[in-house]
Amino acid sequence: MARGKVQLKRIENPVHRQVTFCKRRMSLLKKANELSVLCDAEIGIIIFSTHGKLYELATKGTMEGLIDRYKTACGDAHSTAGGCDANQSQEFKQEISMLKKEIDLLHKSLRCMLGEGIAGHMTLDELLVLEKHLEMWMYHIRATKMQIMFQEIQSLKNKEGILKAANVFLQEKILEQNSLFDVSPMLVQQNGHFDAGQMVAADIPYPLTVQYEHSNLGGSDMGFSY
Amino acid sequence: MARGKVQLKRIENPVHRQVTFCKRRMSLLKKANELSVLCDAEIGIIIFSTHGKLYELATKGTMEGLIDRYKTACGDAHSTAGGCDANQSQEFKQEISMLKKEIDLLHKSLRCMLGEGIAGHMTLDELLVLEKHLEMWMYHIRATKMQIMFQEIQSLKNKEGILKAANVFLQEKILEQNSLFDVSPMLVQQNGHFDAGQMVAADIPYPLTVQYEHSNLGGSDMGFSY
DNA sequence: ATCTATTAATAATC
DNA sequence: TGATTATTAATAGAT
Repeated sequence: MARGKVQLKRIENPVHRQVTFCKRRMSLLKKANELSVLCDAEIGIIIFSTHGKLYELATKGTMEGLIDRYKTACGDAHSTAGGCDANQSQEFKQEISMLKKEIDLLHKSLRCMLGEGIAGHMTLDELLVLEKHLEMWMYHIRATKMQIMFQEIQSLKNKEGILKAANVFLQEKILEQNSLFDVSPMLVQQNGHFDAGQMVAADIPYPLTVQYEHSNLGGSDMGFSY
Repeated sequence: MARGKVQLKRIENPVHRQVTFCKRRMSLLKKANELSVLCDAEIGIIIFSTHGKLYELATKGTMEGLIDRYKTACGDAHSTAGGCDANQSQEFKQEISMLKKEIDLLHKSLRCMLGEGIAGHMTLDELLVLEKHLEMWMYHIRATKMQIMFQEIQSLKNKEGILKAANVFLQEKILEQNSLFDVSPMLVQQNGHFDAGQMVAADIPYPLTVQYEHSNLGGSDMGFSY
């Protein structure tokens, strides 16, 4: 880097080597720290000198923690702070066993779903668990369904109120016109509702078209099979 | 370093941060390698990016070995006293992680199978269809469960019949022997059942051990929650 | 350690 | 991504 390019090979002169080691080591740690800060990275550096002296750096926490994280991330064996006691070991095995059973159940469930005879090769235990799962799932689905329907009902009630008010207003308007111009009140239909088809433009305080509120309704025919 | 001094603080612009991370990371590893070669040092670097991606470098051997050496140098006691060592512990954790991932995947698959998406983002129509599917599935499961249980009941009844017949036969045999040899009939217990423990070999037309028929029973405690 | 002539790294830019 | 370039940072060798 300076006063001549340096060859990438071991420096044989022990003094030079020691000096360079000291300088470059500090630079390396500095660089690592910069990288960690600038780029929000967690960095750990372990350096053993020729003579076995240890230098280390760990940004964001301890070297212990970093090594643990490394172990986890690389999925490699060997743990840091020792293993676990017999109790934990047993718990681990139990959990693994449970998880495997669940996976087996799910595999079977999927196979069932995919057409292979339903429940054909499942044990009674598995069937019971699966049934429980389905019940919970069904519960959630029904709850969601009910929520959507209540929303829809509320929305429809609102619309109904608006339309009724509009009708009342329009009927009054027509009666008023009839009395003013002595026109027979034939626009009002027998069912008592206003027929907009024959309406002339007027200053109506209610919107004739009701905006549909956003809902989860997917064009359903609202089969209330709950 | 170039085009302006850089502030030693986290780069907020994600693009800049990523670019800088990439460049500086490579430089750092290069520097570490140079230091290792020039000064004959053993160096290990572990880098976790913001997003958790792992980058590593280990000169002179593996990261494993380096970490071991580090542990030793640190004077960290390897606590392997428990039921499993660190190695096993890590493997357990890894396996559990894998299994959980698989379960998650299977759950997602199942959800897709039964109607695309979680109930939260489904329309009422979709929910109704899904509910129907679940009901049918549940029906099949319950039917299968019942079938299995009826089989089991039938099997138990058969065994009961066989055992009762055997008992009757054996009692007769004993009475017969008693009358022949004038032995008091003490072998027949008060509850009226035969005690095989005191039986001598004889030509019995019924098997004393009943072969369990093949069934779908999975060691269940037969909780009849139908 | 400190200094300085050089080389290496790299931020900004395309 | 991958180059280019103007700057700054690192550093080998000398003191």
